[in-house]
Amino acid sequence: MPAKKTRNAPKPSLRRMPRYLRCLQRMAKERPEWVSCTHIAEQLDLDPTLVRKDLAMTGITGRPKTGYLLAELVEAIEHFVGWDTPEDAFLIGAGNMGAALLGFGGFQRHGLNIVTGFDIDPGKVGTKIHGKEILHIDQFVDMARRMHVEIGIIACGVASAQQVADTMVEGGIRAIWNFAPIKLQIPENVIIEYEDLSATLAVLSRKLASRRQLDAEAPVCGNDL
Amino acid sequence: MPAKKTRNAPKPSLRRMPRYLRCLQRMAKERPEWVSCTHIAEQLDLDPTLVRKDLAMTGITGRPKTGYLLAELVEAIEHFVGWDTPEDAFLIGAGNMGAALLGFGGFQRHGLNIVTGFDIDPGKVGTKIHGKEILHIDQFVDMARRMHVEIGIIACGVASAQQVADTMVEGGIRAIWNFAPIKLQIPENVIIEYEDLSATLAVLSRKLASRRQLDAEAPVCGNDL
DNA sequence: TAGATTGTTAATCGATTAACAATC
DNA sequence: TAGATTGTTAATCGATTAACAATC
Repeated sequence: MPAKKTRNAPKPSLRRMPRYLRCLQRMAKERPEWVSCTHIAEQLDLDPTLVRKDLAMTGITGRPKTGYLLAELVEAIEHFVGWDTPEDAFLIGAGNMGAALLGFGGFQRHGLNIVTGFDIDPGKVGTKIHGKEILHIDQFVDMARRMHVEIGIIACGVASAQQVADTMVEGGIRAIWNFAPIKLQIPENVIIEYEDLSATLAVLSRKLASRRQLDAEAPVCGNDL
Repeated sequence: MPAKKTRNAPKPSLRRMPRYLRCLQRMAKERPEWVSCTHIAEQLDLDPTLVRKDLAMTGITGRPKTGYLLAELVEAIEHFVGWDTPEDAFLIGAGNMGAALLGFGGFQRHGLNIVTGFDIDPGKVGTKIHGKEILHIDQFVDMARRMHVEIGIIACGVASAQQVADTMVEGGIRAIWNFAPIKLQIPENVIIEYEDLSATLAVLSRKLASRRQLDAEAPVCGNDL
């Protein structure tokens, strides 16, 4: 079979995939056989054409008038984002965020299985957090190599993040999910994605600030509930 | 003084502001008086013109050849995103993520002070998490109104998120930071920003999947370190 | 058949990058 | 002065939206 040319999908499209998936899984409870992207778009408040294009990237084809076969669509999206084959991951940094990630069961449904946490704090090493063992960072490289773990999650502080990243690269990690708010230097064959909570907070607080400014300028004229 | 027309900055620009701030604060340790956006751009791997435009939004003006006064720049950005005046926030849902957010001290530096957590679980209500009291949700509306808290953080599960959002709106919350991966119905005068971890995960795992596909097609020819 | 929906091509929109004059 | 840098205008790029033919 000829290899599909489904490479480098736009990032915004990729980021919407989980939303489609959740929407479809909720719909699935009512057991409809077919779904239209018009319907999906309504639920998620998106443009139908946008949804259609996104779905097309997964390689699925629909049927005019009826839409897409729901089960098939779910499968197509899951395969597209690589969530159909469960994947092991190691996490470094068992602080607040690290513990939350270790305990969050939902990643299982996203093909991600955080197997073990690593830390340097003697108070944490050897304990279990949410049922997951916490090992010393010194064991990381060896274990990652032996178990062929390819996904690493950085949940430590800014100060040690670069060093942790280096350790991950040394251990053969190929994709890093970085929660430390700092730009990391890594070889170009390693994939990295940043999760920056403060970015969202900046958007939120700026919006609130300018909303207030507007309110102050234009005096209130009616319906505060 | 005439009101600045600094309204509705593009979201990508807003999301970069915290990065500028962190970069500048790190630079500040070496105590340079002036910084150029060329230098900032280098550090963050961005286009200098992009940085210049972003900074211009904050209302600051630089000086050719020298750049910007570092202290002034930090202040301008902090003011722009509304992080110069500390703001109280309430959090609902003291599970894994909620606890992590309650414990994360870093928000203080971002003008956010999560005062109290709320939950419905009798096992949590009345306890403290990271020094923050956990109250019953029934107290939310009353307390939010009395304390004039305007920022709410949703850290509960998908199942109760809409109800929690309704409670927040009733309590007079004006800006919601939502960690539950579901589209919420709220009045248009309430600001909402979504934090969707699975979106980033989708990007990461898709990239990894297609990287692997490439590797499989093109046989390895050299330097695996 | 009529109508809803897909798939695709064209137009629009917004953000990033390039070009360049002004300036310290 | 020469050179680095700002501020601004124009060009490019990428993503979203609109238009429309094909189809079940």
